[in-house]
Amino acid sequence: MSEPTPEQQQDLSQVLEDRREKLERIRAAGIEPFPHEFSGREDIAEVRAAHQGLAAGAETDSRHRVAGRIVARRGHGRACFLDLRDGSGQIQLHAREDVLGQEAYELLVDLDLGDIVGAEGTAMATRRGGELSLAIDHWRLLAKSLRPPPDKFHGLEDTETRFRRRELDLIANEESRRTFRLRARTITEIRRRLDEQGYVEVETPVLQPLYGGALARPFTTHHNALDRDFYLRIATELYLKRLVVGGIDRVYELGKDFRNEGVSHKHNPEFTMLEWYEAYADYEKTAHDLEMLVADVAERVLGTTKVSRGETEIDFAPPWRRITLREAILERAGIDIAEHPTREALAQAMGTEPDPKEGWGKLVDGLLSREVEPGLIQPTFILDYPTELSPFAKAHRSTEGVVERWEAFAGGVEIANSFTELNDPDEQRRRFEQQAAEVARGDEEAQPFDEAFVEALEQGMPPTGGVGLGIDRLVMMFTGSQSLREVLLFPAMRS
RNA sequence: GCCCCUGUAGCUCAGCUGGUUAGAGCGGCGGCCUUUUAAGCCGCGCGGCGCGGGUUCGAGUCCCGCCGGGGGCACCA
Repeated sequence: MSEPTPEQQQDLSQVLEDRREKLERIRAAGIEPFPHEFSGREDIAEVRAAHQGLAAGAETDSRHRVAGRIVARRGHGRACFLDLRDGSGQIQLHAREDVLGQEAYELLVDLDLGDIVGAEGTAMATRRGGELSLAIDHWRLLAKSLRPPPDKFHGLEDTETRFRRRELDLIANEESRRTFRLRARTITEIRRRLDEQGYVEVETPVLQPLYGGALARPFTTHHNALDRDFYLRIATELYLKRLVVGGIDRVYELGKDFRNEGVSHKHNPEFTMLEWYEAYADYEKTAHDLEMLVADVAERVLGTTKVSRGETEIDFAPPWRRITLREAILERAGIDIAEHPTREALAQAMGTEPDPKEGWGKLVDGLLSREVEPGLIQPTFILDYPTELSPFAKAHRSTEGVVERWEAFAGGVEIANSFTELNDPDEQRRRFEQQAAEVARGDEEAQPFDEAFVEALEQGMPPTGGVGLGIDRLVMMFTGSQSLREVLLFPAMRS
């Protein structure tokens, strides 16, 4: 959307003029349109719960005090109905001139959709529809709305407005309100579960002198007083493992990571990641823990482990399918990567020219993301990745050339990543050197050498299993959303 | 960065192969209506079609450029 011209500003103000005029009328009547508080109110959901099943036509003398936004109005001359909504729910108000008095009634009728009011009255159920309502005898303006709300029936559908002005989306669309409540409950349940299992929640630096823990390009920023560049973290991994070295045997962090890469239906430059580490565990234990965690949280939040997303239904009930990366690629692409152990051989098998920037591991990664990943609808663990793609994972205990690592997929999207953590400091040092070779090849996502991390490993880290779980993507699955933007309140947009 | 689609009143949309002062519903404004619920009835467009050029007697309607949005490619969790 381009900047409005002065003419458009003029037109816009015409639309808003009525509301401004009403504001002035209200002030002229000696009423403060933006008072400071409205105490003693109940959540609308509580009022509804208190009168569930009230018979049509019934009137009670049960008094309630509520507040919220007026979302609809139906006038009947000397009486009217208002739909009032707060954060917990919606209720109908019934207002009568003979009860409120002419002055208060006319001010009420003069309100606009979107205005925020407080009201008090008795519970009743309407004759015809039996709808629970409050027959109000007092009301008060709590905040004047100076801009018109979205269409009360069609809601707000324009994606640009929905994402840029999420408050309007939340006002207009129950679906969005549900999505973000579900997101919050998902995070709450995850945290509760980890806390109950004795995990310690920590906060490690977002601003890092050196980035690491994932293969991704970072955002760079500058600290003025120190006159040096910092990176926004791309992962919490290395700091969390240092805490395992420090003796926090079960540790987790839930927070934002930042990756300086493209935006898509499954990528946002900042996203919420959960990482947890458990000392003395390996990647088989973490796989079991993840499927139990996701299934348990789904059960608590959704009441089921089954979610429908588009045409498909995804069932998170454990155990999830487990297949090695080699078998998965063989199954989907008909190429046995073990038989093509060099980048030249593999590129030939794939029928492509090897990009000089891509090593063997990158080619394997390409096969995985293009040929395998889109087909992984039901929850699946892909096991045992090439070493060069996994600089922080321990070599497989029995298979040559791969590490003990899995990625979990659902709905054709990667939702989690885990390994038996590499705790041999000398091997870690060699892996960093291998990454340096990738950098020399032109790979901008390879790991920089982190001396402090290697020194921590030299201190001695127990055998450890670690997991990274993409919260946004998990919520995307739980809500059946096709795009990450549906589960991010304010997704990244251009400009 | 590339390709395709798209941008009309506050909101949701319609505008046929270019042709009289651009339409509908919701919302708004005025009037009627004391249990309605997408309340109803009567009256009033409150926008000049994302922006800038161009073609044409004449352009939301065609062409070019720019901006925003969506999808795909590439990249990635």
